[in-house]
Amino acid sequence: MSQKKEFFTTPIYYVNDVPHIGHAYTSIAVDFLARFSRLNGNEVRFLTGTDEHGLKIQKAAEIASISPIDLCNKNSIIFRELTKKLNLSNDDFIRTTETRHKSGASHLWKLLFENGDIYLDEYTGWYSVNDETFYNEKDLIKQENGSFKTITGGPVEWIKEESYFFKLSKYQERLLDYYDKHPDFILPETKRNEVINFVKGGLRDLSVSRTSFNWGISVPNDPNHIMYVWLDALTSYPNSINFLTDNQDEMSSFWSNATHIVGKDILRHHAVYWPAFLIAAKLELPKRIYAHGWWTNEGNKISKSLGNVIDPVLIINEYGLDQFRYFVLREVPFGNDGDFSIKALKNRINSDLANDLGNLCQRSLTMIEKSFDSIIPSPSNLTDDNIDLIKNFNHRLEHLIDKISVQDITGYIKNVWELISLSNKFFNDSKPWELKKNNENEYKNVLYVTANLIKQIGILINPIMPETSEKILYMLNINDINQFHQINDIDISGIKLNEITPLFPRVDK
RNA sequence: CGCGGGGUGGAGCAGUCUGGUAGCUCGUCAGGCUCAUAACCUGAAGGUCGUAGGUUCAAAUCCUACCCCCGCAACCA
Repeated sequence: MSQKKEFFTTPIYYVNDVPHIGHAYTSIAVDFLARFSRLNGNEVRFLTGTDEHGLKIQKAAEIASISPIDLCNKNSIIFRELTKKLNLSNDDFIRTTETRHKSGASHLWKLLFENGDIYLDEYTGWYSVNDETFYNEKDLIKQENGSFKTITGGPVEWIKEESYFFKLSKYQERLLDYYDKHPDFILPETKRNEVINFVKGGLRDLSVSRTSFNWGISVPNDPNHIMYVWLDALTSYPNSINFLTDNQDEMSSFWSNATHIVGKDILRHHAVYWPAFLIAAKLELPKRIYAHGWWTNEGNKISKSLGNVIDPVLIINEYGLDQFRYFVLREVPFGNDGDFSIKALKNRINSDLANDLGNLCQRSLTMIEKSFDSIIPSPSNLTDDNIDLIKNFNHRLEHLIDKISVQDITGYIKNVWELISLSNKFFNDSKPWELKKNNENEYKNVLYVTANLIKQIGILINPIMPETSEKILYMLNINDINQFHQINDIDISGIKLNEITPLFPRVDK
């Protein structure tokens, strides 16, 4: 196994939100990647955290009559609890209000400033006092007298605000060149094309500071300004591994192999602004930006105003964590949009988990329990086909590694379910219930081979459903598996099984 | 003429780049089996691949026009 360092990140979640399925989805996907990478023998760091600055927080705190930091403390904990609820294996949880983060963000600002890529100017544009929002002219409605109003009818005024700007336009060609030379930098491919088209359309310099509120990180040497939230937030990734500093350490080397998983809504910030900042600062870029899709709820767009936000905690409490993890990773090809429905969830639980996986374990392992006092029988005179069936694991694993090298999580799961299906078929076609009566030797072989396949399945599903994985390996009485390849070394013949319990109860339709 | 994604058997999708017998999962129906969580295995029915033209020996796949659905439209995470 090639031991390498890999760094995986979820976006840092804005604490003004309550956790919804989108947060859970991204986190579960990144947890999958991190767990897979560890099992593959790599040294892994997995980061998540909370984004805590900005006008929204400041205002929310004012309304609640508490200080912004108190509000952040309170809400950040909710996201931290979610990591436990989802059984995430994150190594770090960063908050943008932490000192280590602020100093890293300031460090990047200074690099950009010293390189001459940040300059002071005025931001001008249409501003709605009612909405406290800037508008583009094309988003406004022109009235008969020539003035503009917002869609909601509110007045807008042409305002000027002093602001620092980042010379984003200067990096247009360099970005395109980078995308060209690193075709895997942005995935999936359709998203990559969108980004390239966007950049080709021309980039304007980016306003990267504000003076109209103060809940944020002060601009170095100009305390009247605070940093644009994205410039602030994005640095949380390298800050977690002490990369944005003059005193890098061992951990900082994780940066060369960083994978950012993001929702498609924030792809632009990660695939355009972020690499531009890093190029300007003459720093190394992350290896991969992968954008996944959005969920709808029973076919409808999810929005707060519709009141159909999905609380992952409620789903997990009702249907189980691993069931939920499996569903979100399996139901929709990673990268695509998808629909969340209770019907589909129940379907997956019953057919994929209970019928295919759960029943496979139950039907075969209970046979070992009843016929051999729970001792996995030793094989004798195994056919070549049977040996191949077991040994195919290595080949399969290689294939799976390829899939995950491009974050094809759904492809991984489908492949593992092919193995489950194959195992059910093998068991079925071998008819051990008949062999039991007339061919003790072959009977033992079939149970031995099946148990071996279950052993493989048990480890392969670990990134998807860590608890179920442990449960299966516990039933097989296998301990201390940290890496995929170790599974080959374990001879299970003669092992005494622990108690067999159903993995997934069927749910009512 | 704003940009992008999509329209494939009852449902959800793959296949379209690199034309050549239309595939998967679920559902339905029939059969097998009875070890098992009424699960498992096998087979069948069901699609003129949004519409209309065109290119080609051959098009879901390439070209043109049109219709419909869904996102996004930049400093709001």
